[in-house]
Order: sequence, then C-alpha cells, then structure tokens
Amino acid sequence: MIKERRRSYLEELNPAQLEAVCALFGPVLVIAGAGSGKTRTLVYRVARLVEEGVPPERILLLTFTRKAAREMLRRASLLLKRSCERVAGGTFHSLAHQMLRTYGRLIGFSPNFTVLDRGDAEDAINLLRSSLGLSEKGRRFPKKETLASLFSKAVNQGRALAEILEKEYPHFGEHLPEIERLFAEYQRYKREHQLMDYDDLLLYWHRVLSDYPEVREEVSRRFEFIMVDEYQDTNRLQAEIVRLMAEGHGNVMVVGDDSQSIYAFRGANFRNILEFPRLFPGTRIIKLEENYRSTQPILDLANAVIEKAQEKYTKCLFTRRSGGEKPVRYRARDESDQSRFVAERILELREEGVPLSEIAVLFRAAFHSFDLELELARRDIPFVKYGGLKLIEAAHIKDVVAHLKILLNPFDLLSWHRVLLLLEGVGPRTAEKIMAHLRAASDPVAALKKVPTRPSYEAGLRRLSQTLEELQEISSVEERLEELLDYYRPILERVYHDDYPKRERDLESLLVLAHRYGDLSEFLADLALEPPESTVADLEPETEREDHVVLSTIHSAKGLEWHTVFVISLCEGRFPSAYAVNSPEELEEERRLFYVAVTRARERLYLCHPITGYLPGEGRVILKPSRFLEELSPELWEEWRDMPDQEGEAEDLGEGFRPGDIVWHPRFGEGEVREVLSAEKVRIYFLGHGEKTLHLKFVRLERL
DNA sequence: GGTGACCATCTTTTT
DNA sequence: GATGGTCACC
Repeated sequence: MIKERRRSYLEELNPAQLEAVCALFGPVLVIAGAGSGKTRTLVYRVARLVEEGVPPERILLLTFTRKAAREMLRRASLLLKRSCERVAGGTFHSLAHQMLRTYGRLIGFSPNFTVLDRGDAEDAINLLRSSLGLSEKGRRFPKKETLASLFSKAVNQGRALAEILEKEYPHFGEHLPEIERLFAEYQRYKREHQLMDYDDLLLYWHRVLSDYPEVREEVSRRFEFIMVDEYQDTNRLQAEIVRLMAEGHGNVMVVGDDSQSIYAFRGANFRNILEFPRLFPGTRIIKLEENYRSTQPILDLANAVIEKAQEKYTKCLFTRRSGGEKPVRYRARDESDQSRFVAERILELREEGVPLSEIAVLFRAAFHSFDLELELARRDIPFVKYGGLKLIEAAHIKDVVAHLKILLNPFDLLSWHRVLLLLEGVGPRTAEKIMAHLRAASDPVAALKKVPTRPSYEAGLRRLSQTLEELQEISSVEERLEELLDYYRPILERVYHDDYPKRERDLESLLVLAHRYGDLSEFLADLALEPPESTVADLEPETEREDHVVLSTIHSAKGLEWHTVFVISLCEGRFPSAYAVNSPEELEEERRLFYVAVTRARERLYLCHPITGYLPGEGRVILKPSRFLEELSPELWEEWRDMPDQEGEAEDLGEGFRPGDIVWHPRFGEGEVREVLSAEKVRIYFLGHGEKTLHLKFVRLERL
C-alpha cells in the first residue's frame, strides 16, 4: 500500500530530483537552475520525510518569506493527504526572533525586546549622531542611510568597518574614528534599550549558538532535518548559523542557484553556495539542469544573458519543450507609449484566453511602474503591485506602531521619542527632557504622570499617559488598537492636515491586520519581519482571488512564474540602475537580476524600452536601450515598434507586401521582403542585421 | 523652544 | 511626491 502511493508521487520526478528527494541524511547541496522544479523538489522531500516517520515539528524549512514556506507546506500536505503544517518554517530572521525570545535572556535580552526595521535603525543612528555632536554644519559626514548600510555590511559579512570604508567609501576615510565610535555607541544603545535591528537578530542568535553548547544541542535535537531555500541569497553569518544548528546531525539540504543571486547589496554572497561543501565535509552535490518552465526561445535568450556574466557558472539549462514564440522587443516612443503597449497587449492576451493572473509586469524599481499604473486604472484593468513602499514605512503607521511598541517594551526610547514629538508644544528639546525622567524610572509609563510639565503641553501629556495606562489594561490586540486610534485620530488630523483622509484608510487596514493576532508581540514582530506588501490592496479579507495582473519589482518576483511576462523600462540608468554602473560587481548583479526577470516567463516574453523619458534631475532625455539588450544578438527576439498614430495608417501598411519588395526600416535601414507570413507579419532581410520577422502593426515600413 | 513655511534633494532592490 | 533642513516668527 504505502509502496504504491510512494511510487505514484515519486514517479513524477526526474532522476536528479528523485535523488535529491531521497537523500535524507547528511549534507546535500542542490544547485537548481531557474524553472528546474526546485520548489517541487523541496515539497516532495518534506513529504518524503514525513512519510518516513519524521515528526513534522522536527523539520525546519527556511525560506525567503513565510508565504513561500506556507505554500510549500500546503502542497506537501496535499501530496500526503496529511497535514505538514507543523513543520517549522519561515525566514532566518523570523526564526532568530523566535529563538531569541526563548534564549535571549542568556545574553541579557528580555523576551519582549523590540525589533527595529531599517527606518527605525536609521532614526536611532541619526539620534546618536547628533548626540555625539557629529552633525555640525560643513562636515562631509555620511548620511544616516549610508551609515546604516555600512554597519549592516560589517555585521553580515564579518568585515571590519575600516576595510569596507576603504574599499567602498574611500571619500569618507577621514571620518573612520568617528564612524567607529558611532558604531560602538549604536551597538551599546540598542543593547541598553532592548532593541535589535535585523542584523542583530542574526548576530545574537549566532552568538547564543556558538557560546552555549547546550542550546546548540537542544536546537539540533529539535530540528533534526534542516532545509534552506534560496541559499544563494544568504550570507556568511547565516551559513554559520546553519552549521551550528546542524552540528548534532548534519542533516542539511540547501537549495539555490548562483546565477540568481540578487541580494549582494544586503550582504549576501553567491559564493556562499560554492563554499557549502567546505563547511559541510562529505556534501553530496546534485544539479537540476532540466528546465520545465520556459519555451526554447525564451530559454535561449536567458542563456545568452547569463553567458555574458563574468564568473563561470556551475550549470547549463536545457529544455525538452520545442516550439514557442520568440520574445518580443518593443521600442516605445516614450513612457506613455510603453504603458499603452503593455495595456493593449494585456487586453489582447485576455482575448486569447490568458487569465490576467497569468500575466506579470516586472521592473527594476518600484517607481518605474507609476505611469503604467495610471494607464491600467484608466482602462479598468485590475492589478496588484508588489514591492516598493510598505504599509509599515508610512509615517502615520509608524506613529501608531510606536505607541504599541512602548506597551511591549517601555524602555524603547526610540518609540518614546516619536510618540512625544507628536504632542503639540513638544519639540526635540522637551522630548529629551521628558525622556531623561523616563530613563531613570523602573516603570516609565507610570513615571510619565510625574514628569514636570509646562502649561503649553500639559494637557497633551496627560492624555498620552492616560491612554497608555488604559491600553495596559486591555489584552486583545484589536481592541487595543481601536482604543489607540481614538486617541491618535486628532493627532493625525493636526499633523497631516493636508492628506489625512488617505492616511486614515491605512489605519483601517492596520486594524484589519491586527484582527488575526492574539498576541501583541507577535503582531509587532510580524509587522517588522514580514511586512504586508502594499497599502490597502491585499488586506481585504480574502476576497476570493480576483483575477488581476501582477506588477512587481524583480526582487519581489523571485521564485514566481507567469504565462506572459513584460519587462519594462529596459534603458540605461534605470536597468541597469545608474547606481550600479560604476562597480563591476554591482553591474554583474544587475545582469543576474535581468536573468531572473526573463526566466519568470513560460510562454511569452516582452522586453520594453522607451527611447525618451524623464531622469531625475535632467528632465526629458533620450534614453539609451539597456546594455543588457544591446549586448545580445538581435536574432533572439522579434522587433516591434510604436503603434501607428492613426488607425487608417495601419491598414494601409498591412496590405500588399510581396516577396522581393524593397523596404526601409527606421532602425535597420534598407531590407528585402523574403516572405509574407500573414496579413500582419512579414519576414525581411536587412543588410547587416540579418533576417527579422516584423509585426506590421507595430513597425513603420516605407516601400522604396 | 516650538511651529510652520519654504526650499532643496533625491529617489534601488529587502529581511 | 516625500522627506530633511533652514529660517523667520511666535
């Protein structure tokens, strides 16, 4: 019986996948190319482990988002007709948070420590910078964003500040002593106030593991099998954490693709994946090289993209699928032409029977889709957008959350600072004074009542202190939030008087989110560690998956696939980003990013680039096509151009070409018609450019 | 000391 | 288009 069923699902795997699924013990490295069934392999392996009698809670599945983990476990459960939900899953950061709530006391942290997101961390750095007197005028001192990423790199890559500064920010070299002092101060400050930023979660979890053998043992016993997805995007610290957690048994499988590494900017290093065998002697290496996702023409283009990469990669993708349409390169007049093209193609695809949810538009940076969003809205094409600004990053949401953080960790002075500044009549100076009183108190909330005040802000302070005390009495997260919002609304209207109605809707979304949580600390941790993607949109309580197009940054599209993919704004300065063009390593990462984008497509791929547009500072400029397009052979795509201005013109063009006609093309120049494929398509041979298949609807050809 | 108005400055990607 | 900084005025 069991054997029968096992065969039934194991049969669906190819030999390499099967090998990975059945390699249960010892360290295994799976190099999985794009679309090679990586997720499926992980899912089947979870199922296999459970079927072999491993209790689900003994399995740890580390993924890039919790959503990815949930989805995999759902699929594994379906396979077995038995729940795998109790498998522990999530991101490195959420695991570390969970573990530190238990074991953090060993290194002096209460279970209620506060997690700082990137913005909080920057605020803290800024605060300390001024208190150290490092922000006087006229000094060229790095900005808080720069400092934050500098500190983060130092922690994640285990390098010295001096080294990073010298290599990557030589112009700040003279400030090294101050920067080091600030870093030390920042570390001390967080420790003192029970704060941890993203990096601390990893750093301290690693410290606990390495300093306390008994914890290591306990954890090893608890998680007997460890799996890590997207291993190419982990860093040294994370690799060390895996090593320590698996010390007792060595049952670790990591899965990744070095050509899809796109997170170096936050300390990831794709060489990590190549070093795994050194970290775990006796590692079995399995390569998944057969692509099941894309058609050959799409794969040809993808392979050509990665071919240009400087480093030699470890595998080569192939597919057994034949046929399929060539990718299309669309040269748009400007951004609005690009948007119109995408919108119209989407409608045509829908006519052809492609569901909207099978179509995605991908871009380098969130703001690249602004124009398109307007166009889609105008045409009533439903879409959701991923990436870009998060709910939690909006100032008004941070205000509300700061109050909640105080309830959990009354020593979180950063939140106190924010909360106090919201009071009318309180500025930085007064906030400082009040905080000096709170700092000394054992119960800061209670102490607030006894703080000496001035008439100008006394009433506000009373209201705050009363509200906080009332909130302490409530336990339900949702009720707390409702009560808090009653207090906050007048502040919202005063502080954001220009646009508070819009912001008020975000507060409602926050309330919807809170509804799911019974525990405040869980709510706050999730908000910081797994922030909801967009404002309002995806918070509607499970409106049965409406059919909609996906707009996404490429980073947020990782691991997903669609029938049709549009990549837009493929021009120099945007993709590759202007920030990356001066560093060869960053440029390489941009190229891998492009590779990730094109390998998301199964059947159709459209590469779009406007030839004019706006660049910050310059205004309207001519945009050069992305070097990632220019360096490829034009054979790899079909070339389309902007739509005709008038309808009449199109019909005119569609008629009457015959083989042998000589035509003139705005880009390729003179050519000879070789074959008329349909009313709209002709094949033309151009001198110096070879044969092209052109879509007459999108080109302007002149007959000579 | 706080507030509000005005200006400049940039806008990458994310746990 | 939002945030940060400077300045004049209360």
